[in-house]
Amino acid sequence: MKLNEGIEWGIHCCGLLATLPEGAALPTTKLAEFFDLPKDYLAKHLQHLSRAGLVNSSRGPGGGYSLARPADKIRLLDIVEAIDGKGPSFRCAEIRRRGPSAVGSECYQKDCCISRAMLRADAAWRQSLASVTLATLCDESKEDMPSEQFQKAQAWIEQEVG
Amino acid sequence: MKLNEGIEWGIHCCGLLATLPEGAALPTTKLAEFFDLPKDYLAKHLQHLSRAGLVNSSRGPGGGYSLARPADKIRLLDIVEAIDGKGPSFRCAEIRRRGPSAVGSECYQKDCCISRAMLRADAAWRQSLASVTLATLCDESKEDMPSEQFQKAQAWIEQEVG
DNA sequence: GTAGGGCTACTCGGATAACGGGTGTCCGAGTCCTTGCGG
DNA sequence: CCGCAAGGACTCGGACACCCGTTATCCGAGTAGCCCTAC
Repeated sequence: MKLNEGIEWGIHCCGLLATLPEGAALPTTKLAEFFDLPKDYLAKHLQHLSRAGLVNSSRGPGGGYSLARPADKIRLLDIVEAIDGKGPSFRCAEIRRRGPSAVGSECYQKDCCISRAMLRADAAWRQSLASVTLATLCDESKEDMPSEQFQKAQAWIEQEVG
Repeated sequence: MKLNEGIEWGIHCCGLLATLPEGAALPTTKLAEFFDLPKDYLAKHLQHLSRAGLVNSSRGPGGGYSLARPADKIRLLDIVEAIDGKGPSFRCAEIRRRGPSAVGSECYQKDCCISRAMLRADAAWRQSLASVTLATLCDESKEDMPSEQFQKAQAWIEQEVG
């Protein structure tokens, strides 16, 4: 049960894209530079976000990534699922159907209760992630962030986009 | 975000141990046989349960594993954490402190808001798992299980333990 | 001077290697029971 | 007949290989803007 680190990268990148002026885009190179991340590997994750429809991509000079919809319409869950996949964390192998006490599979009406419990937990996790939007995150971030960093970031964006 | 399959094995094994008569134990060999699992690899997970103090182990002939405390005092979370480790699923790499907009680390008072959101989700997951006890699980299991299987399982236990 | 075409630079996207942790297996450590021997 | 000790069988526990998925990297596909040329 370990989330891959690309998730953190993806969320941060979305957060940065959310602060961009309307119509502007940021290429992988710049995003990687801003967070000091390996460009090529970051590209892979951005690709996932693009395929999931969370960001738009445009090629060629001046191209890059931009949010596909307003930040308050993007849930944290969307980003996590885009990068990590939508499959549930627990996959029941139905081992109760094996071994000496097993009976014909037509006898098993319901999912095994263990599976159900694990899936409930999984749902709670997703529910929690779904309740947070990218917009919320950005607002919180502004409050938490040292003001000096906020200014530096703003200046950087200004320079890159403007 | 994928749980290793040993978790399912561990839970099922605990469930089986819970149905044993007081004082009885079941060795790895028998547990593996009951669920048709690779004995040696299962042993590894049982070892984790043992180290976590969820089950008692006794060596020698007639030895094996038994629950260390009543089934209603064992939470699903305990089993999951014993096998999967206690570390949170999300580990913040603090990438906000890197790149051109970073400022001195003494400026960062609070955890980054992304980390907090992920950790909240993680807590919700654990909360859900903590609300289920092994005893609850066993009761549910009895209801769900085909009656024929229940009888077969009882007979098997009778034979092995008795 | 202007319009059109080609070219270059820049960007994304998928295909391809390298590493690490989960997966699977083995052998040694420890314990209990059995059995044989001596009193 | 009873008690003790040695041996064997059984079990757990940790140490050792293997393999798939995450991590990391590369190169081709596509696009926009620019420049050069021709009219």
